[in-house]
Amino acid sequence: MTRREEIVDVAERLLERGGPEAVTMRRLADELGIQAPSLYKHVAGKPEIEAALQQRALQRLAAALEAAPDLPSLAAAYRRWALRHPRLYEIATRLPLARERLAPGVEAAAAAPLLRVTGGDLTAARALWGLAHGLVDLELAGRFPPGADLDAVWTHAMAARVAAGPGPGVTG
Amino acid sequence: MTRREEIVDVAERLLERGGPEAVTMRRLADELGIQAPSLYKHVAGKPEIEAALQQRALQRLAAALEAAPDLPSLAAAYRRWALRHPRLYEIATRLPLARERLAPGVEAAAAAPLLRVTGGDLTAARALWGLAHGLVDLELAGRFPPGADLDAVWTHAMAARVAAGPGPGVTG
DNA sequence: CTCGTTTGGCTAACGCTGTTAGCCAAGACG
DNA sequence: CGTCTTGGCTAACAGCGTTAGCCAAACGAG
Repeated sequence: MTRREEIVDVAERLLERGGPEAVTMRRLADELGIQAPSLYKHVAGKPEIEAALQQRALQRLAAALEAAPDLPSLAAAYRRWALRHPRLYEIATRLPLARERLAPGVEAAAAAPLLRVTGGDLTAARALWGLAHGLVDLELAGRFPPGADLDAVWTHAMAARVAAGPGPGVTG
Repeated sequence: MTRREEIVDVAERLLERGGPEAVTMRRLADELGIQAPSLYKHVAGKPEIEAALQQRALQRLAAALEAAPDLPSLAAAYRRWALRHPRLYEIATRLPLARERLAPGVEAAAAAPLLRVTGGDLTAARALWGLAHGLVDLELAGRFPPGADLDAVWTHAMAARVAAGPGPGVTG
């Protein structure tokens, strides 16, 4: 394991434990038993670490969605993963996507499960993504009133999507 | 106009011009011709300023949605406002809602237009909100590939919602 | 074996952040 | 007239990301 990977590992631990503001260069260095400036021998700066975390989060999310056979179970898997890894989910979706730092194929791999349940319809997949992301994002931000029945909301929302079926762009 | 209102006004200007990281206590003070510590004579701290901005953003958003007669025009108004005021939208939805600092009625006023177009169905209104917010949030974060036809996505998504109709919770 | 280069640490420092403590002048008021 | 409140001020602190510059150990070539 390279020192760089080690750094990203520690960053992920710090992120999951203490949220984004717990990931500081000095704390990172502390955990590794070195001084903060030494991190720059392995990493260009904090944005690079964040991009690495973002890529890792996308891969984890994609893996969690891979096995879902249909739309309802995909929706459930999406929500479950996000609620279990709220910080990773946040960094995966809130940060502007650093496409130039992303390993090729990562974005596509994350999109694949969504595309699969919409039968390859890009437009429908994006709408579905927006729906799932919006519900999760609002829930994580504590925006729904306490006591709101979010299970019912998800059921309702996904029923609507099933009723709509694939959009006009489907070919296969 | 109290000094406090003046501070929030300046904060809003700074936010819209330079994004969240442009809103610093020292810049705020500079714009007002005073020193940063003097701000604390009028305001408890930065979180209070952010909460005030959040409240203001919610009120603006609510006002922008008020006139929409039906679901499609509501969706269009929602997206239009968010794209025109991305920083305000961000602070309105990304920050955990500081309910204890919020003037009573603000949250309800923001929710009202959504509830109206779902015929009072809370579950449907929340699903609709999740959908609209998710699409806007992903678009603002630059998460859709460049060139994605987002108009089509919105049309598709809203058609699905119309097809679903009001959920089981509607009474009047 | 030895010399030069690269690797990966270090300390000191800069400019920025939010925030606190403490001082002081002007205005309000009994 | 004296006292209290209001709203400024300066100095300072801890923490942030980051840069510059130094240095010892490891490595590779002749």
